[in-house]
Amino acid sequence: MKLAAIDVRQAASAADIVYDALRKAIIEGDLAEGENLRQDQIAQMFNTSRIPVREALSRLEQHGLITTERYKGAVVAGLSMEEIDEIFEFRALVEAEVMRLAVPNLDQDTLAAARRHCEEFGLETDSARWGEINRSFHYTLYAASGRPYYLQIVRTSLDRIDRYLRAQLTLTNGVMRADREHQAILEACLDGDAALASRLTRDHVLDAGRSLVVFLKNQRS
Amino acid sequence: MKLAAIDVRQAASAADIVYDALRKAIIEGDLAEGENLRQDQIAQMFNTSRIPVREALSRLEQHGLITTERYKGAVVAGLSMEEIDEIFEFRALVEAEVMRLAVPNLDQDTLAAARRHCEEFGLETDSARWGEINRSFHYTLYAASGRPYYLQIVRTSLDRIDRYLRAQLTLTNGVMRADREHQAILEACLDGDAALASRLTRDHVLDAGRSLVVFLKNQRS
DNA sequence: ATATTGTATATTGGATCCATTTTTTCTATC
DNA sequence: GATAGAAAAAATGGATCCAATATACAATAT
Repeated sequence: MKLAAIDVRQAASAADIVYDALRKAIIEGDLAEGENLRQDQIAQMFNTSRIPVREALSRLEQHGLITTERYKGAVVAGLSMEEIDEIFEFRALVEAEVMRLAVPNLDQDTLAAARRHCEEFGLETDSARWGEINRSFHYTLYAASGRPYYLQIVRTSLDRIDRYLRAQLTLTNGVMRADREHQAILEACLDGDAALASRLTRDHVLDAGRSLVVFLKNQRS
Repeated sequence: MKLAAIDVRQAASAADIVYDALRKAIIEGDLAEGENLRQDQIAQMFNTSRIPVREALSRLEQHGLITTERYKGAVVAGLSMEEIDEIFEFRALVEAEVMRLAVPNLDQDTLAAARRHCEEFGLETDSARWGEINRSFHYTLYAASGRPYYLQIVRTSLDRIDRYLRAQLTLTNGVMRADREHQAILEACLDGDAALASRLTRDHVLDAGRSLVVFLKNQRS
């Protein structure tokens, strides 16, 4: 007898599904800052009970994406200017280091993939996809560092500020600048210049942070 | 009318209590790596139902302290040598930066508190308290950096490896060395030398990591 | 005797129900 | 008409109950 091996992988739990969906919605800005998240309402949306919803909300709170208060419920977390500043500064530190560690390990396939993401980013006109392509470009390079823990931290840090970044990229012409910076980083990687790639990554993140703070100050005032 | 301001703080939820207790037990090594955590059993220990226990376990999993599998339950997570190495390398990066940022903001009170923790560390003989005092010493200095997000990350990173460190400090004579390094860091802080304090912090963490890896290799072989 | 199959038990994920507290609405009074 | 207070509605945290699955063990066939 011969059967094709089918991967009967564990179906994701309801809590996982709800968590992923809410995380995505918050990151992409579909759920606005300060918006109320009702357990009942979310449970109905996913055709489930409030138990897995509560677990999902608890995880989101751990990652700082929402805040909850007893008997009051959950709201999408907002960030102060200081917090945004701090997160960008932190990302610059960690991502520059990850980039530096990655360069010696970059192979042709990885570089080719990064180049594709880079070109795709420049051509993309759908603002909703910029964020995703941006992540793909950087993560493709970062993955070569062989530092999964660093990457996990970078992911949660980026999660916190991604929706602000997307709003800014959409409403300003930051994409052009980001595209140029991406190309410069890619060039440094192709040259195997770890120090330069690291420095450019640092500047790239810090630039984005500065632009965002300016943007938000105008917007919020 | 004059009333004493009473802090009517929200009573911690059952899930918070269970989470804190389990986190502490894992960090301090009271729950051994690989140990099974049964929801029923934990719920009985805390005189509650399995619902808050599940929420606590979910949070612990998010922080990497346990792993769970459907229908199988939760076990205290173990770390490979590579993971331990990576976490120490990461801590060295972040804590060195936090230390550097903290030095210009250190005032007399903070320095005095740090000195007390430092002396306490050297005098303490109860191995179970070393970990706690060690954290207090470093956090007292780090707090002056005014970087709460960095500190939160440092905390979760330290959580992951703290029980290994405690085991090593207890079974070897690492305390003496750590004590000397603490004193050197404190000296640099008193001199206001941010670069030196940062470098010493980095070396302190990396040294601890190296000692721990050697210790674990001997122990596990 | 050993390998395989069926069954009982243990354990988890989720649904439903209850208690507590907040928020809103309605009413009575000024 | 405005305001204070009471009642109702809404929302959360937790307890209990149910369904699905894994593990352990007994029964059976070869």
